[in-house]
Amino acid sequence: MFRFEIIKKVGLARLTKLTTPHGTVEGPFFQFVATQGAVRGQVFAEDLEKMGVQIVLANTYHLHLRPGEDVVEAGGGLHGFMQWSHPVTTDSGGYQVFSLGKNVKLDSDGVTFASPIDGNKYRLTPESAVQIEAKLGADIIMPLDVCTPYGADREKVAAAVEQTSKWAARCKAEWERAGKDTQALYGIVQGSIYKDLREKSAAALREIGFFGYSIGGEMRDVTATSMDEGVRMTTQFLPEDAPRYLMGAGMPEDIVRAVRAGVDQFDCVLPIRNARHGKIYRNLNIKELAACLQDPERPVEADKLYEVMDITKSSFKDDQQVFSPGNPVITKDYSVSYVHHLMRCEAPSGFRLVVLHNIYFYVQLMREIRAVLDK
RNA sequence: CCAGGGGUGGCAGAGCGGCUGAUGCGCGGGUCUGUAAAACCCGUUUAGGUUGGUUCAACUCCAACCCCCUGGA
Repeated sequence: MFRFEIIKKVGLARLTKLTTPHGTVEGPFFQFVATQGAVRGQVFAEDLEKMGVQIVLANTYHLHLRPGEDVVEAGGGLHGFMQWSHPVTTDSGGYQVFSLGKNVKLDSDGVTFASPIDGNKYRLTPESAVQIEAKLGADIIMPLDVCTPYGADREKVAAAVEQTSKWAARCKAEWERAGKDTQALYGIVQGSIYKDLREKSAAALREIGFFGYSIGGEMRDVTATSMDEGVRMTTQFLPEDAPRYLMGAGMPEDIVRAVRAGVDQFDCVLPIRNARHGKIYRNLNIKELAACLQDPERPVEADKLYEVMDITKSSFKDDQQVFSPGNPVITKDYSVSYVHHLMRCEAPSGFRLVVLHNIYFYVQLMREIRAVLDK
């Protein structure tokens, strides 16, 4: 039910096509984050569909806490629950082990969380994570892993790699037991900035065998040297014919750098969070984008590639003024007013429109990247 | 015109006879990368209707005036 094809290669970059039970995804692609089954900011599945979003990412840990995988399953799995007929990925909760920090206890068998919602204890093991993910019913599922914080010393990273490898094997075994050919399981490479540990981690995962491979770790680890280099540190040890997923990478310049280093798949909360926090992306420079993709040596400079505009809450006092088609602030390029028109929505409320704007910017960014690679 | 209530930063709104007069909003700046985030951090420069009086000391007490709100004629 799954197939991964490389349509074309441009240097290390790949134009790809991923077939899933819920349709195909053209890569390189970006997964918008819908942690609890919805993109924050009053964005509906219908909005995503209209804008050409191909795939979204939900979170096992969060859905397990609320509303619970049984509820989601009863609602027809994530696809039914979200009213979304296209592909979905679920992250395992591995990242929460890292980001929830002090509320988490890690042992060799799994992790125990104190829920930030009510303080109740929840336990996640490699097996239970996969079981929950089976019920959630996403197309692509991630194994439970151990993500290290930025600057972690070698010893800690080595331990995380070790743990991640063991858990990966257990996830794979559980996935086989479930016998679900409607879900593709990935492996997650850890190792931070230590090349030999990345190699070791990748080798262990290849040994187990996964449909796709992710580059995990805190983003600042990956960018510690440079994005291109940081990504290649891992991709060089990954199989050619499997999807490569850089987890959590999201600045447009990061995406461009990673694509030309051979990454096919991304996700990030940034476009959506930044929209809610008043940062809008616009004026994508397609010529610069093409130049960067065609010349891997060319430095990718954010301010040459696109523009970031700040929007304060006061801008929303008079939506008419900010979002009127005549306002030069938003009519250039992939404008809010364009999205407004696209969505045919009446009075925009709060940050919804800004979120839609940024989503659309990313949709266009990925489309342009594919278009350049296809040329 | 009569009776009662009130005038505090850009706005809303506490408290107090002396110490940096809260707090919220707004505004400005910053942070954000597999979402504990429509969040968080920093800043916002001579803010007490007016004029007098009491007092060592008044935004706080008193008087007059100006203005606003409510009720009445």
